[in-house]
Amino acid sequence: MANTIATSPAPTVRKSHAVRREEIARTALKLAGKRGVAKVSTQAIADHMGVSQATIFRHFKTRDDVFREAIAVIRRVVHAELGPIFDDKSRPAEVRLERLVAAHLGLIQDCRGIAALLFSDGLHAGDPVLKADVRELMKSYAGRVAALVMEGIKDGSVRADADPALIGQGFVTLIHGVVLRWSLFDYGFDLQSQADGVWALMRPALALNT
Amino acid sequence: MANTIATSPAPTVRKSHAVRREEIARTALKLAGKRGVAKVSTQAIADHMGVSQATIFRHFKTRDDVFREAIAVIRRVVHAELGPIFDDKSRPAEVRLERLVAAHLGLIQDCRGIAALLFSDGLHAGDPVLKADVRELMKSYAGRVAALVMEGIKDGSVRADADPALIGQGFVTLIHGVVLRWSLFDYGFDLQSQADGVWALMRPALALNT
DNA sequence: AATGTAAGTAATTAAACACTAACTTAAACG
DNA sequence: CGTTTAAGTTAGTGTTTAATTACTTACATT
Repeated sequence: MANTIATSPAPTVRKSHAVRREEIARTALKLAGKRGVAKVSTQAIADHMGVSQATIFRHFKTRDDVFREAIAVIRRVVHAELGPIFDDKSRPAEVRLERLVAAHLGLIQDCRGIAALLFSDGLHAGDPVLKADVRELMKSYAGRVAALVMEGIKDGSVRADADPALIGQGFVTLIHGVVLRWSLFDYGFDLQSQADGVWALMRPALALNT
Repeated sequence: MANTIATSPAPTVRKSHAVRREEIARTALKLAGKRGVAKVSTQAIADHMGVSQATIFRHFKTRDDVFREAIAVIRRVVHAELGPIFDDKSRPAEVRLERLVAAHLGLIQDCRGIAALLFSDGLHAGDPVLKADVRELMKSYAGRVAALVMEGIKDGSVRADADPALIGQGFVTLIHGVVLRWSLFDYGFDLQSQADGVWALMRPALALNT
């Protein structure tokens, strides 16, 4: 949370390029979660940070650039939060998969900007670089899930005839579908609690019995 | 500039209100599939129809109204195309469900505007009426799938402990997730052919054995 | 303490856009 | 054939917005 409480009258505290960039990207993401990407003007970002609109362009070449940085921020957060679950060798793969569903949904629930970005014209019909970045993120994520399924086959917690690539993709697909419904229903239900339903659909495709 | 390539001396054929409304909505949907909802200006719609921009406002009160009509068009198309599959009593419910996946994906593949609308700021953060309309459509659709699952339990093609409501919702969720990937990958793969993958994930949740 | 670098600002611009008013004319109907 | 209705047009208005320019000033380095 970047300085919601205004910092004194207006002491004109100067911050470094790197710090401001991240601050701007995070503010843009936060606002996107409230009003949608399209309504996040450079003026609105500036207002919420207590700086002038021109300052945004001191740190980013274009408005699109701001959202590219936002994707980079998301990538870092996803890696930091979900990475440990992927790599927790102390649990069987199937258990890690189940935990991953809940953790992933929880993460998106705490950052509505992710959902807003995912369902925006700016992503789907705007800057192609942004789109390629998101594709890359999705592919690498699905790949990690597939690797986890493969581990599960080896450790015996997942049936041997499961298709890792298909399940990796299905995992991401299902979660994005749930997030779409969550956004369409105005964030009106607890997203993380949908993990049970998602798992009820995933498990039969993995389970040895029952 | 309307009419860059002047079409004759401009015959000025007049059409009825109802016809024009549908024509405008369909043009908006088509353009949305190419450039995204946000970039579909009333001017762009007019240009593609060979009429003046003001004509749009003769038939619709606001721009948002155009997209509301577009949703109505989609609803009608979905009902006409998918309805017969729902109601085909000659086949067991499980078979109808499988066919539904392919038909649903095929329909969206033929109208990219549906995908564009589904992943637009205009829907998620814009006109609340539009959002409510889409919610209603989704809910009614998931309900019909749930009813079909119930039929399946009765006719013995679906396991008795399946949760109809959950599967109805999961069905829609999974399809929307696949469509999101399709849009993110620039419509770069055959959408309908993804039906197999979706069904591979759905079937274990329904199947009696295997 | 002087100085160069870069963070910050105010003011402006040019384009795009939804929407309106006032006028014109095609065509349906008696 | 004449009248009415409504589809269509031209020419705007006001607003919003990304981006630029020319200027100012905080602050790290020496």
